Amino acid sequence: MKLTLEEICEKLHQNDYKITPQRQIILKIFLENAEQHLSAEEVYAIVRDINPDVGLATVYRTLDLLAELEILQKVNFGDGKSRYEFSDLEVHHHHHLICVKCGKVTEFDDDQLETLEKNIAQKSNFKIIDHQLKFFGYCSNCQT
Amino acid sequence: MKLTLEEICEKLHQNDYKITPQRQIILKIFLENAEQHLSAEEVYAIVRDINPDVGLATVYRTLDLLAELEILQKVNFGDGKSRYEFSDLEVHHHHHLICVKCGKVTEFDDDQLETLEKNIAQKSNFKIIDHQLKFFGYCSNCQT
DNA sequence: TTTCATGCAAAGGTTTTGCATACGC
DNA sequence: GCGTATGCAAAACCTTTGCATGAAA
Repeated sequence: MKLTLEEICEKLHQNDYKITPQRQIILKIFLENAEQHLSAEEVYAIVRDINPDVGLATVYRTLDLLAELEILQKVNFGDGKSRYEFSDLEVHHHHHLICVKCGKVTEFDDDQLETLEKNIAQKSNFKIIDHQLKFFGYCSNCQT
Repeated sequence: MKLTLEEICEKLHQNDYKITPQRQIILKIFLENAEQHLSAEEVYAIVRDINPDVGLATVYRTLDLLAELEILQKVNFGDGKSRYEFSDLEVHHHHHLICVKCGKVTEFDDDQLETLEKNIAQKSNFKIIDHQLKFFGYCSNCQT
């Protein structure tokens, strides 16, 4: 299920954060690019097309805030910058295929990790709250 | 199975890289700290205890080289710096439990991902060469 | 009106690079 | 001796922070 802009604003409200135009712009960007993994700089570029007065620091602060509230999820694909994606709570079991040649990132869903997760929690006395699974390899275009 | 210093030097040799004292020092550090996930800065600190004349850039270049040759593996735990660990080829199925409170990283082994990996390769036409699995949660000390 | 958010510029931290020198082979 | 590796310092990045101003509630 996808959260709407209204529901997210509600969540901000509940946590005593203000609904500023800047925050709304950034939220809309993620709502409209749900399948992407945007970096701060990329978000900044899109933001500036909408309102050139927004500062980069605000983008960083907003991304931090949204990740804190678990609206976005911070991910790292090893390209030196953090990336953010919509944290679709129901599709928690969504992972990444990263092409080591062209860098393309595609996604796949799977819930097979459930049992593994329970196993580990039991064996190691670790209380697991999240997981990340990444596969590295060659995408269909780069296999030649 | 663990690679020995000799076997690694052999691999360097095969790829026309020179065996320098700096490279040997760094290799020894990883051989003697196989269970750790050292950052460049941490490696640098240990290197300087052995030979204070080694430069930080050399550490970075050597880590890059060793990762390129798949002797080390570059990993990222979200603390802003890259970390490196010995890439134990036979224990490819070794993953990380990261405590979100104290930051402690522990490891576990598992090969259940095999079948999942095959599944994905088939479904998505992706040729998988590696994977990374991370679990985030609370370690036994931080569960109170 | 009060408090939090923003913009700007500066600083911080990690990693990379240019270049002259030194060293492995 | 040839060509790569190194050390140093500077630069290149990405990200965070201080502070005065501006705007949300």
